[in-house]
Amino acid sequence: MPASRQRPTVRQLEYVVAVADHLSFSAAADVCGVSQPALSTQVREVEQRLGLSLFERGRGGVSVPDHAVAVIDAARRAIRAVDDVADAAVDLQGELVGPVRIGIIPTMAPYLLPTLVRELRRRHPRAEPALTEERTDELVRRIELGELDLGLLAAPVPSDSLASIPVAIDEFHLALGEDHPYAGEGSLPSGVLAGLPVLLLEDGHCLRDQAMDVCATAGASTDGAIQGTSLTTLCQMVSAGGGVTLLPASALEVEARPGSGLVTRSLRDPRPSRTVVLAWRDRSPLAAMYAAFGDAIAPALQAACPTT
Amino acid sequence: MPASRQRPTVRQLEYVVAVADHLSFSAAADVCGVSQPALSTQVREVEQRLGLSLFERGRGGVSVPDHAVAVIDAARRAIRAVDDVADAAVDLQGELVGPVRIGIIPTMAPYLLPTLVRELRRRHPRAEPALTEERTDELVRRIELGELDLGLLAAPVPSDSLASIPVAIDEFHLALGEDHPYAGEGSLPSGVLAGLPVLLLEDGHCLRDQAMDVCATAGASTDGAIQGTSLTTLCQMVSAGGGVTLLPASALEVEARPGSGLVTRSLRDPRPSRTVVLAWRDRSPLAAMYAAFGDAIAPALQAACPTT
DNA sequence: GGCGTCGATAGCCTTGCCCTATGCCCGCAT
DNA sequence: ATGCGGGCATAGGGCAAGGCTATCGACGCC
Repeated sequence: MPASRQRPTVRQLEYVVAVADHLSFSAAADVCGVSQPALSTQVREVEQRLGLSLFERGRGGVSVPDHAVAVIDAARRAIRAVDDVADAAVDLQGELVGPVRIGIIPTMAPYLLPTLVRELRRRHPRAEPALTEERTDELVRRIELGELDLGLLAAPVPSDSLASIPVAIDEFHLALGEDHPYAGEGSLPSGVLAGLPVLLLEDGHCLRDQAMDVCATAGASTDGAIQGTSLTTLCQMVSAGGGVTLLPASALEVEARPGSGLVTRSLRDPRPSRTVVLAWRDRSPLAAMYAAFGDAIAPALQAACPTT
Repeated sequence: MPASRQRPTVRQLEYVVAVADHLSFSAAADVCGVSQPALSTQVREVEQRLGLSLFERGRGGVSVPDHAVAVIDAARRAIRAVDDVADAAVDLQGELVGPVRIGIIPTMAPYLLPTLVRELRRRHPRAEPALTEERTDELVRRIELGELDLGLLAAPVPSDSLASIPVAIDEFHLALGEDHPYAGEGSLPSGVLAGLPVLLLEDGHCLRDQAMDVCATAGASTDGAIQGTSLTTLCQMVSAGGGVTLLPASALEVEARPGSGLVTRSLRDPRPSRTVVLAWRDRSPLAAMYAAFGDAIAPALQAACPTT
């Protein structure tokens, strides 16, 4: 009885990848939207068809044996290849259709997302945006894996399998409590940072690193700087008199509106900024369409990042 | 009601590719081993899910509109990617398991196939060889597409997406009717070809081109040479006194055995030959295993190509 | 030592897929 | 012109793959 090879189902491959990602059958089943027994059965089925065991079930949960990683990677590629078929189909509609999964870094999401979604709806009415907030590293990883279609983040993009185009320059302003000595009008030289207690985001945010760069350039030390978990939190700490912070221009309207207790002043010499980019998997069948979309929305996004 | 994107089935993709290949629903259904209505339904289903029509049904049969070729190519890639999962699994078994689809060019098949299959069975007892006889171009195309796993053919391999290793040197001998003036023992200088009516295979066989090269080098003309459809036919024509031909050493035992009415003499100055290579898709997960296999069987295949 | 968690197994059922039969439209030939 | 045949679409019934609930066995933890 020859064990003629059988092709695994795409769904089965998804199950396998989900288990590998979560190292748990129950969690994987949950993510896949099926019951745990259904997933267990299918995974077992795949293992049988492939003639080897993909997971070690045992004490301390599930683990992936070394020899299985190649198979699981192949499964990821296969799933993406199948999805690419649908993308190739969408491509020649001339517009984006169906789910468009967009990831945005947390320091842009609240401020640029409305513009982004408005532009998407306007230019691609049949697209169905699905939004996620992730930090740069996770965002890039998920785009590479094909779990996300587009990313809005700050240059540089730490990946060589992603394509991207700049869509806006987002200048950093200095945010001060309204009773701070520097509160006032007009711009300040960046050098003033050297003498100020700058509040930073917690580690992992790219804005934190950019702010630290700005401080270093200005000759300011960031040792022992207090950390916040979001720009909103930072702003509240600033308005409570806890120091100053750097705020991207895109956030000004939301975070430093009149009555917020915050005053912002632009900086000069140098004038610090971050570059907002739209990114996608460069091998995606929709790469050209994403590029055109990025190109088209750049003015709107730049308008959301007021320049002085 | 948002038309949330749905993933096509691998089987559905196969149907689509089959229709594109045969430009006929009935023929495609036949190849896929299902009824025509079943295939029609599934193809329609795919078109619906992708939101576009992949084929023009109409007068004069089925045609593929320009815009659909990208999608169909993506489908081919997807199918191959899924198959690669199974191959990746086989790879780490340490041996070939399940179907191994091998293509051999017609001028090697009858003579080298037995050795090849014997070696495959010996080294990979759980492999299930499936053999096809194709000329070089078609062979290469089908390996590239993933329709074949291995190819046995003559160097050079006209593709840069295929890997290959030489497994034997197969010398060309001169085959003569046993009453031919040159019939005898020992070797002849290649130059004698210049004065002989050399029978060639019909166009499309690589051996024909190689033989013509040999003749050209020897200063012989091949204009108006008579053509045969197989080496066996050529040999029968030769033994009937219709001329001479070039015969690879691997074919000697079968075609020029005593009683065949054929005499063969080796050639020198130069000593013409073809290089037998084993080839595979270089991106295949099993590439390393194929290379090892080729390496391992080279001695046995060389033994099947007796050298003088 | 009982309990909670996690994966495997059992039994039932839904549904996706395939088959046969048939209809429709075309080109072609009588 | 009309009947015939090839080719794809449609209809309806059947089977089996795959899903769900319920339950069990193993293990770790309080």
